[in-house]
Amino acid sequence: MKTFTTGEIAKFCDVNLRTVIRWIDKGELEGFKLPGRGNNRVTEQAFFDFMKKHNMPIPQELSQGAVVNHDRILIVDDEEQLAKSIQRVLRGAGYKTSLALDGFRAGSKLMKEKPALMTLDLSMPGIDGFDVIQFVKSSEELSATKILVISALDEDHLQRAISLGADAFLQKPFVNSELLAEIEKLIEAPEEMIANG
Amino acid sequence: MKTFTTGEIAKFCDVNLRTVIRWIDKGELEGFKLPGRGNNRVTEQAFFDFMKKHNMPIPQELSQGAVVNHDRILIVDDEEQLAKSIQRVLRGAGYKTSLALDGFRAGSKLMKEKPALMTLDLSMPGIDGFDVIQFVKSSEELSATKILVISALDEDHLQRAISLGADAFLQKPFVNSELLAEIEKLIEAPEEMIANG
DNA sequence: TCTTTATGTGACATATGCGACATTTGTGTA
DNA sequence: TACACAAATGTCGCATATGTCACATAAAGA
Repeated sequence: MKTFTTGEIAKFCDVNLRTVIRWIDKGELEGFKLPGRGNNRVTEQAFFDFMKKHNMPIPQELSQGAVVNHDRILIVDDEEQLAKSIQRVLRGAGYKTSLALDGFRAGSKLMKEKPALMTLDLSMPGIDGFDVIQFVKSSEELSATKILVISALDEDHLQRAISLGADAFLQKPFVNSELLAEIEKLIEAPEEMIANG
Repeated sequence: MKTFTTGEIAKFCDVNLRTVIRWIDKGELEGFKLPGRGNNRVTEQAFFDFMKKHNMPIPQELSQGAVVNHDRILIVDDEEQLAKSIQRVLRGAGYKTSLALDGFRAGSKLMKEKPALMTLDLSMPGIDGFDVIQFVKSSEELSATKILVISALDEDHLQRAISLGADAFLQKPFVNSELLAEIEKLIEAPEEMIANG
């Protein structure tokens, strides 16, 4: 069961650590003490109850772990023409999209935009696609991001990508309908598309 | 999550604290109460909404949201040994540090940790250092990040880095005291170091 | 094991909430 | 302009919640 330290709660509530300890001591916030010097722990449930009781806003990072923008897709590919082509298709389907033509931008946009899905070219200069997969899937805040590998490499490589955590792959060359089909298998379609049937 | 006390809002709005409390009590300004005696907190978002609704001028120190962790430094270099060496020096000086050995991690850590300063090797495989400088300096949320270029390239290249927005450079090879001196020129030293003189 | 970070605690400083009342501001009227 | 009146805001004092600091030590990393 997930528990919080006084320091964590202090950050979430934007309050001094000392204050959190006082809340616990006075019984306003339910917690328990570790044997050592009596360090406090608060269960997730107790913390939620506490926040609810005081109408405090619940921080995103707590609501359900890795939060993701459900209709945003990041396209990671160093071939600009191909990337833009993918972007046109996805935008046409109602998704919000961003491009990253190099590893640096891929990393920063991924962390900034928290897309629901990223398309990933395995063979980009200076960036190891397999490494990216492992990084994303082992990162707490990014692990919910779906990864669609797009590559001209042979199926052995693609299977390896899957075994490392990629959610699906598409072998080049591919047609647009395949791309959309794979993506819709991984994430729900944007709202406007649902509305239109 | 950043929140404001009644006192802070009172200062921003140039109004008495008592008045802010009344606004909250009447529901004009959305806030929540801490357990103790019911001290009020207002989220940044709620405060912005309030100010917008009443056409109030937004204080500068709030409007430019380029917030930075003032004692955190990101070391971007693909030579692991050199990077770790830099890390030892900076940790010894009291800074919190992170390493990024490739462009992807550099981008993601930069966006995640918002360091006050990054050291940047211009010559990394698959990542154009000059491009990184331009990206960071033109990015709204990263523009406050200081960039210290560390490179073995000649001074012409380093001057070009400066002209693109880098804040300082250090030509390899360098000694630790130079490194620290440059960094302390760019950001204020960690608190513990200030305390020690 | 060793080092670094986080936590608990007491003593003290500061900020906040609140009641009661004074003052200002806005509005309408003559 | 002058005046009355209501509503909003400011001021003051007190009790107390919250913040700050220094230090010892547990907990976490390496």
